[in-house]
Amino acid sequence: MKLGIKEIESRLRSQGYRLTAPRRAVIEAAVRSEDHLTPAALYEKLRLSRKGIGLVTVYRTLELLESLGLICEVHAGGSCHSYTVGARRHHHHLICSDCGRVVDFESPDLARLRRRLASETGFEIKEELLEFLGQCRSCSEATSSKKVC
Amino acid sequence: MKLGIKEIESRLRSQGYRLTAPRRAVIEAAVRSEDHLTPAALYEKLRLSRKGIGLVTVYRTLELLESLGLICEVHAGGSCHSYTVGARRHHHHLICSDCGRVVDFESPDLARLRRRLASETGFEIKEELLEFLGQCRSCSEATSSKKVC
DNA sequence: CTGTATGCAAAGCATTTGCATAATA
DNA sequence: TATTATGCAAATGCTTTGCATACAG
Repeated sequence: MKLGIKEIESRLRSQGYRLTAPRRAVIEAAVRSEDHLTPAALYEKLRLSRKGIGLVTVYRTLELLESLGLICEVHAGGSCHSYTVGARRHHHHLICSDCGRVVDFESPDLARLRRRLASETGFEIKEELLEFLGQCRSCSEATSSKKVC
Repeated sequence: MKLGIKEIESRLRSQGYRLTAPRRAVIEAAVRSEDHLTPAALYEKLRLSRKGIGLVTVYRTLELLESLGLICEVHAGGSCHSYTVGARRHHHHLICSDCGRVVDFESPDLARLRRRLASETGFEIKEELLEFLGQCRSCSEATSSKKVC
C-alpha cells in the first residue's frame, strides 16, 4: 500500500505547501525507487535527469515529507537519514542488505507485545520501530549462483 | 541481564585486547549509566572525573565494544550513534524519550513473526531491530505533577 | 504581486585519520 | 622490549544556514 505521487502531492497542497518542479522531482524519484534512499543517493539520481537541482533542496524536501508523515526513516543496516515512502505509524520494514529493497508489513502481534510491555513496565509507549534486515530472494539466488561459478 | 564490568573486561582480554585505563573508564561509565549514550555525552561524563581522556578514544572504544557485541546501538528517538550495554542479538529496547533510560526485553513473539515473514517473502532474515519509544513511569508522573501546578 | 522555495557558497558539527608519544603485556 | 593504544591536531564529510534570485499561487 505504498503512497502514490498524486496522494503525496495533494497532501502537500492541502497543507499549504507549494508544488514546485524540484519537489515534484524528489517525490517522483522517491516513489519510483523500490529501495530506501539517502539524500545523497536521491540527489545523484536526480542530477542525471534534471539539471541544476540542489542537494539542499533534496534535504529540505525530505525533511518536509517526513514532517508530514509521508515518508519515514529506515535505520537497519547502517546509514540513518535513509528514507522510504510511507507513514511510520502504519508499518514496519523488511530490508534487503544487498539491494536495499524495502518491503512493508504490518503486525498485529506487535500491538499485543506493546500492551504487555506497557503494563509490565509502566511505560506509555508512543512510537515503535521494527525492522528486519536480510537478503531478499533474488539477491540470495544471485549470491548462490555466483558461488557455483 | 545487563553485562557487568568484569564480564566485559574479561571478554576484551580473551580477545587479545589490552585493558587500559581509558578503556576501563569508558566501560565503567557505560555500565553505570541507565540510559543510552552518545560518544559526546560519555566523553563529557568522563572529562569531569578523569583528566585528559580523548574523545577519539571514546569513539574507538565504543566501536571496539560494538564489534565484540558487548554494546549495541539505539536508534529510536533521534541520534544514531547512541549505545547501550548489551548484545543486540538477544534483546530489544524500550526507551524513555525524556530521561533516556533503556529497558531491555526479549520477545518470543518476534521469532514467530520472523519465521512468518521469511516464508511469505522469501527473505533470509539476519538481523532484527525492535525499539519502542515512550515515557517511563517516573517521567510521566513528573510531567503530570507539573501540569497540576 | 507577495511570499515561499531554490540554489549557491559558506558555516557548523560529528566522525575519522595521521602520527608521535605513552603504556600494556 | 615489542606492540598496541592514546591523544592531539588536522582532514573529511554530512548537514544546516544566510542570502539574493526565481517562481507558484
